Amino acid sequence: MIRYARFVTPLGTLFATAVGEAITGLYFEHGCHAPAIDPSWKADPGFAPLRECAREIGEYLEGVRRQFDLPLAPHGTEFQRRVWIEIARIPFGETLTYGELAARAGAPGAARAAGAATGRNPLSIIVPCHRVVGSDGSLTGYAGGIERKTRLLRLEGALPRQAELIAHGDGASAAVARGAA
Amino acid sequence: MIRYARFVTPLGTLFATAVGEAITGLYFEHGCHAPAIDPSWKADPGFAPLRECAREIGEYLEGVRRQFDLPLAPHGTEFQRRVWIEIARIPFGETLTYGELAARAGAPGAARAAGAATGRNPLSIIVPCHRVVGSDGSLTGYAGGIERKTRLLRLEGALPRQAELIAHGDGASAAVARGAA
DNA sequence: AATTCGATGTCCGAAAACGGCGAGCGTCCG
DNA sequence: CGGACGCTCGCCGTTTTCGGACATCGAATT
Repeated sequence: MIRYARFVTPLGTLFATAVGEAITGLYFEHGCHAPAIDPSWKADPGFAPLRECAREIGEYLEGVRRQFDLPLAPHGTEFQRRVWIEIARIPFGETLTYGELAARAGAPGAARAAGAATGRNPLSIIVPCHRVVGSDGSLTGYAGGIERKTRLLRLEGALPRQAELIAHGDGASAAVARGAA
Repeated sequence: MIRYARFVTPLGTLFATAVGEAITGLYFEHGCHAPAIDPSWKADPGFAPLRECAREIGEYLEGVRRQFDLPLAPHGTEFQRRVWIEIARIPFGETLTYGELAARAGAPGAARAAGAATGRNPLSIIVPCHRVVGSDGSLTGYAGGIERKTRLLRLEGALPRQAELIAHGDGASAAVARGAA
């Protein structure tokens, strides 16, 4: 049986799913690969793991928390899980390229596949896929929209100042990001 | 959680699976579409529904029982379930053609599809798919092997004498069966 | 009388398409 | 000359699509 809870944040509405005691998903509502909330799921905002999840996310967005302590059980292929594990190892405030991520996951050369796997990450924010960027520093994509990726990286102080200012400009952000690196 | 039990019969080894209180499968071991016994299943021969199932099958094979009284929960597509339900309605000792079966299941003309669905019947013997035969009376196929189909029909007195004798001959059985009908 | 053909639902394997990439060139401009 | 762009092409796991094969049968052709 799947339980879920929705909660509103400065970044938009999120919802988390749980199976047993573990969190299986955390999505931006209407996000790119986010599933629709299914009628067979049970809304249970009071369920301890879901409440704890909401609390930690809240603290993170307030800048008070830098890592999470939650029981997780994401569902995916073997390769995807390896990629997600490596993403989870990226420290707060740092970034990694898709190519390097692929190599760490044991598949050097599979940068593109790593990108696809990153996009399917079911645990937004908790598994910090926003810390993965292109080899030239560009923010290629994000399930919740590039703008949210920008804001999360800014929150972590991982964006050079100029990139912040121009991020939503005419596409010059990549160049600026590299220039400032 | 899936429980199962194996039991030996004059027809060979069978195994049954149960989810909750209901029987979900009854297979000839190593049969055609039979799943392999999975390590995650729990052997539980003492579990009441499984024991009851073994008992009724035993009685049936001894010729003492003509129908079953078990809680069933087979898993399949909508079409498959409709087909299985119609199969279950065929009385002891009678047979039905694939074409007529398809019509009864609400899909006239889908004789071939009905055959495929029959082959996927997870509840051997209980859902008496051995009572389904070709339009010319031939015993086309059976998950547990044609020979077992023959023996089940013989047990039910549904086979003409000659067919019995020649059933395993050179392929002339179909003609004989028709001739005797 | 023997053969061909079409209709039908499901499963399975193969093949193609599809991405949150990245490196290599060629071009174009200071 | 040197650097910034833009384009193309190879890379690779996953997803989707597609084509057969089946526990058939009746009608229409040879």
